[in-house]
Amino acid sequence: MGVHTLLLLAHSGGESLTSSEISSSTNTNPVVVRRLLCALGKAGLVTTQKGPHGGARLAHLPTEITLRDVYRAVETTEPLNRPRAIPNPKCPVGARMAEVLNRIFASAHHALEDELARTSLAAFVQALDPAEPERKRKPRKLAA
Amino acid sequence: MGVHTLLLLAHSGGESLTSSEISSSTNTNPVVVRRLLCALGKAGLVTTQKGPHGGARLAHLPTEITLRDVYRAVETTEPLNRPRAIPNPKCPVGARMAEVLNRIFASAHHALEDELARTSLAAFVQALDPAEPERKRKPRKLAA
DNA sequence: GCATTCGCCACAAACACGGTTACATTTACC
DNA sequence: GGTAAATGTAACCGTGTTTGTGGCGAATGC
Repeated sequence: MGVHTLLLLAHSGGESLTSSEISSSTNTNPVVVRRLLCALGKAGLVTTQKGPHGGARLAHLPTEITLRDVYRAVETTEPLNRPRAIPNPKCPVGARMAEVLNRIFASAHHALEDELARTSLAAFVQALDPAEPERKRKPRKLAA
Repeated sequence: MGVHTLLLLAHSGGESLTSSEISSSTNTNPVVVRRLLCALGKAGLVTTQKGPHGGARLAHLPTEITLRDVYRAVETTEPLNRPRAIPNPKCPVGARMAEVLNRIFASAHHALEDELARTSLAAFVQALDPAEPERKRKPRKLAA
């Protein structure tokens, strides 16, 4: 949903969109969108403006925002689940497992993020609209 | 926890372990371990035996089981969360986003799995016990 | 036959997440 | 300055997932 939101902003060509407009496209609730925009704003990806004619817009060019940035901004939990219970310290495996697991999980997480970093918002928008690749940054009316 | 369980089995050098023994090391409930062993068994990673002196043991050598196998066996949800609500079909972004997102998420997921595949159970056990690397397949008494 | 162990079921508790309502705050416009 | 529009945030609920727990049947070795 965070990706969808930022794609809408990238697709709007610099026009700002309100949470209601976004929520009608993502088929969800304006408050949910605002929560999301708040997280994206804290990560420095969007700027928001209160009041009439307010809304959100991208803080950077679509070429400068990657899916890794979106992932880091919105994801709260890790992709690999660690054991919640701490193992029995008398177990020779469990006692030292956490440290090794941390290193391996960090590598895997890094690989995931690197792959996400290969796609920018601009490239994503272009992939959405292959028929008109050069119009990807032009202002455009949104349905709803 | 799946990793911990298989590490215990790999560390036991072919001896079979009961769900109670494993649960006392992972500090959880025997039923939870049995649920886990059932999933690992369906994935062909372990074999289980009922009755006295039963339990679970590895179905392959520790060198032949990677963390990717464990991940695929135990993980039920995808690492990247897709939007649960289907977007408004009138939205030009949302209408085509799912397909592109699928491709990107599949690549990222693949990168994660490839990284996990680089570590086998045998390598993990060796990393746990750097002082005696050649004893990693010998039978060994477990605490608990 | 009996003790042991897995496999499976049902249920409760904890937790996360999205949806919803409500309200305070800011801001443009008249 | 007042009003409408829009964000920011808190509170609450329903849903779904996961773990913990007990119980019971089935298989199995002694």
